[in-house]
Amino acid sequence: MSALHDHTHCIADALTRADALCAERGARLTALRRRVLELVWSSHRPRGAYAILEDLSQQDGKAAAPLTVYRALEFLVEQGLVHRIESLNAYVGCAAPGDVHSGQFLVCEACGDAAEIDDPGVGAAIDAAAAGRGFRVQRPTVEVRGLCKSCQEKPR
Amino acid sequence: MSALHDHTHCIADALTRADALCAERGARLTALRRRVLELVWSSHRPRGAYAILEDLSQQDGKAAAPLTVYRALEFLVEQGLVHRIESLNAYVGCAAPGDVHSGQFLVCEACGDAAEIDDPGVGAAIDAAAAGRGFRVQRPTVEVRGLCKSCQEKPR
DNA sequence: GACATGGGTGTTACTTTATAACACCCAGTC
DNA sequence: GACTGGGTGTTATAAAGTAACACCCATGTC
Repeated sequence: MSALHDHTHCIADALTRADALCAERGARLTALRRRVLELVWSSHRPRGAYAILEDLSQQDGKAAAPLTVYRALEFLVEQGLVHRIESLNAYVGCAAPGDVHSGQFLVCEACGDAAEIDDPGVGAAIDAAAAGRGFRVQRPTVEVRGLCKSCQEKPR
Repeated sequence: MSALHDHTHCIADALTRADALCAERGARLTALRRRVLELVWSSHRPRGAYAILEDLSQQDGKAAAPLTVYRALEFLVEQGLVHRIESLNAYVGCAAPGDVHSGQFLVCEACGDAAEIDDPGVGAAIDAAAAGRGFRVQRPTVEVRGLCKSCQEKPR
């Protein structure tokens, strides 16, 4: 994800889509959950639960407990609004909530951005590899570490 | 991994290959590191660092500190003798040390076994997807949750 | 309007996973 | 024998995640 983009638009867009999706499903996107979603979306970098907790405490003035954040994150993950990046113990906003997710990420070691992709080739290759071994896929996780385009181009 | 196989052979084989590889590379597979490797290989299920720590304490009688185990694991991972399963915060013996690793795992939700695969199709698909986005791959992580063949066949 | 219900939140305490800082030991080398 | 560097031990601490239980509040029902 380029550093040069109107990120306020990303946030607003994510919240709007979340509102619509939850309304459609009858899921309760409460004030707290919405706020946590907003904080997750504060960048395209995966954020840890405790970082979000700190934001909540500092920006909103209320000292929340870890569980508060974890419960909100659990809801958001269930609704497909947020993904958990296993290799970072962190959470990032979903780029395409509502669509089918396979959860593939390109995580840049330099800038920390996690770009979500949904590459049909990767999904198909995993399905084929699993099928060949009689394995029934439930939840594939693909997290590729490396360097994003803009970080490669930057002089270090 | 079928529950029915001669696992003592797996362990012995893993240790033999580790000895050979480390000798070849001039890496020091000390008694402690070798013991930790053996404990990682005690099954095909990924084991947490603290589980290994407990084994060390209970089976060997010496109360080791967490760092002792983490340092040994770090070495073993660097040498490619052990893989870390990110989504489980756990470690599992590498099925093919010495060969190129892409780190792909089929993790069974029922029995907990993590079968390492090195599917060229999956690797190629990831490379292609990354290349198409200008992303330079350093370390791909693929961890597929699901049900292994033998657990599907078992009546639950 | 009173009441029951259930999901969401708050609070406290705790567990699990991982690392930092520093001292010591031992093998190999000059 | 002294030097050197990697490996290990020790203590303390940080980071990530969960359990148990009480309370609150919106909703539906009578």
